[in-house]
Amino acid sequence: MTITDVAKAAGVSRQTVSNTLNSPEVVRDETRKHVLEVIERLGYRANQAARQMRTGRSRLIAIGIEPDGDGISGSWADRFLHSLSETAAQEGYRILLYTAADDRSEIATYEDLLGAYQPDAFVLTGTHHDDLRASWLLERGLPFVAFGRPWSDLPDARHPWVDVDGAAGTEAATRHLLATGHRHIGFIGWPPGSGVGDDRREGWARTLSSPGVQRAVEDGIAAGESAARDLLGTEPEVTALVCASDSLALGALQAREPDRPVAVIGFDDTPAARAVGLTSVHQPLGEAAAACVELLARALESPDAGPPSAHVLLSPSLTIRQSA
Amino acid sequence: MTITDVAKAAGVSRQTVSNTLNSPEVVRDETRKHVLEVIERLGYRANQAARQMRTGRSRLIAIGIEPDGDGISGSWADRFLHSLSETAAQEGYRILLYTAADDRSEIATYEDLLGAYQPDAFVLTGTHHDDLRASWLLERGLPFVAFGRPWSDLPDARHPWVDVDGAAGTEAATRHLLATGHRHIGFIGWPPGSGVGDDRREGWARTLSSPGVQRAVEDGIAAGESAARDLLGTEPEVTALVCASDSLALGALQAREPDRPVAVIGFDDTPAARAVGLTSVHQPLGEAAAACVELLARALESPDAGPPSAHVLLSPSLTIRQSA
DNA sequence: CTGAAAGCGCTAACAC
DNA sequence: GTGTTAGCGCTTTCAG
Repeated sequence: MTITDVAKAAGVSRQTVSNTLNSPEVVRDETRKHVLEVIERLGYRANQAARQMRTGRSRLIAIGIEPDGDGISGSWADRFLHSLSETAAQEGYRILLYTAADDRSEIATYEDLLGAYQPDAFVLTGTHHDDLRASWLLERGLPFVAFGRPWSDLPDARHPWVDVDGAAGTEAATRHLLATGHRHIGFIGWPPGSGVGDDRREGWARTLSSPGVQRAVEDGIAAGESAARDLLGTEPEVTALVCASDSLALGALQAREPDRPVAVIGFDDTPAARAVGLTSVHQPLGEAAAACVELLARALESPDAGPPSAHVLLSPSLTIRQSA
Repeated sequence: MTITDVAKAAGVSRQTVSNTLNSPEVVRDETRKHVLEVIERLGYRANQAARQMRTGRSRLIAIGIEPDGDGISGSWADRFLHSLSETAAQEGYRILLYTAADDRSEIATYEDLLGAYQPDAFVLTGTHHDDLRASWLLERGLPFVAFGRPWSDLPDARHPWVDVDGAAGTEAATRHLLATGHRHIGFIGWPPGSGVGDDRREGWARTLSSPGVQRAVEDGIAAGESAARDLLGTEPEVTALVCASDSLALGALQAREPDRPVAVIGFDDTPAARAVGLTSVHQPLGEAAAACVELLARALESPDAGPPSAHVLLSPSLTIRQSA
């Protein structure tokens, strides 16, 4: 079914139908209403390919999906994608998926995609220092939003982003522990240098009145366990641990001695945390995805606004369970 | 950049470029090679919208993404999507995402999508008895593949599907327990009626020489815990439990008494299982997704083959950890 | 094997 | 306000 069929059925010209859809204000109220009724009755949908050829806009938003690492900390994509897709649909966009192993291959995919499907915008996840993808897109003036702050102070890094305030999360965790009577609260995090990890450490550190003890290891349950065992062994006063991830926290849980209760708080509120009763910092992934779409939609509606660089920093919440 | 630019740069007509891409056999070897070089050098990509208008094919595969339930058993979408997207790209297809709360709204989304983006095929997940989606697509002759068997004996249900053999998984779990000396192996599953759940129960039941004891509850950690507590309390001989999901198994783990070791095996090999050392049946999601794409790609290349109904039943494996 | 013409469905300019 | 025209980039006839 084409726009011509609708025009015939409604007894108007093709343009009137097109106008009803694209410039409603230019059509008489009565006519518009009638046309919309016919469209509804016939179940007509404008052919996106034809529309795209004319307008150059695909109403497609592309997002990359990475293979998750240990599968524990990495399982946020599900919820994020669901919300992204839902919000996008409400705004009249659809989500196009692609995979990429690293920045370089992701950029190659951009070229592919832009040549073939011409997505209107990209959503970047897993931003990091010296992100090649962001600068590539920036250079070409392509609309995108990053889920994750640009962890760099380059003037380049001025683009819209949405992120969850990791420091606020560990601060909330630390405050909760202080409120429940803990006085010596340790931290298990990642080696310095990763924006996300440093941010989470900062929230813990700034909440304590005097410097606390900490360990830094690569992410993982086993690493978390040995780090916690080491820390608890060296520091007998420590009664609570804040961790940079649920993986680390799960390891810390296993490092506890039977006769020495230690409160543990993780980060990400993964299914695994729920499964074992681990208190954890919960990220509002649905809101984050919705914010990404909002930012993009706004930028795409008004391309004249120049390089948009709105930022959204969302606050995580603390999901309290048995572990703390 | 258009096909005309390539033609100019290569010193041939537009048609020769088009033929090189779409009917390579009709172009002289030498010419084709030259054209391909120019295409490569210029980084030309055929505009998909224009191509689609001519051919009616979008090279888009649509898949629905559901909000996962408790987030433990439901977190398979990640891995599946990644592999789906990757395999599809290799075959020249891209993945279009949509969300739907139930069958009816999913069908409404089909109509939307078909009118606007015209995906070439759909991937259905979470198949169930009396699946409205499958019959709707079948009626209209639209290509699709289901991840999950059609749990019905209707003659209608003849469409391609890919699935993991759940019964083989619980059978492997039960065999493993028998091999490690267990003689009284119970089962915690879901109420009869769900295809997936019945299938998993069947694998356990058929492996035992004499009928074993079982409980059936809705999915969830709490439900699994009370079901396991009840079963173990009533049946003092039971030393091992096979569960229909990791959620149930996690509950079962918590139901154990300190002085009575009970082996527990879950299903899905979720991150949570890894986190707590739960032995679990692992589904080959990557292979499953790849098989879905293969089936669709084959059906789409040869539309004359009538209603294709190839089936792929993959065998799960057992990931053995401390719990059994 | 290569070149010319038509048209997929739509929307942005124009005339009416 | 409404109807007519052109053309987005491509592939598929059909002549050469």
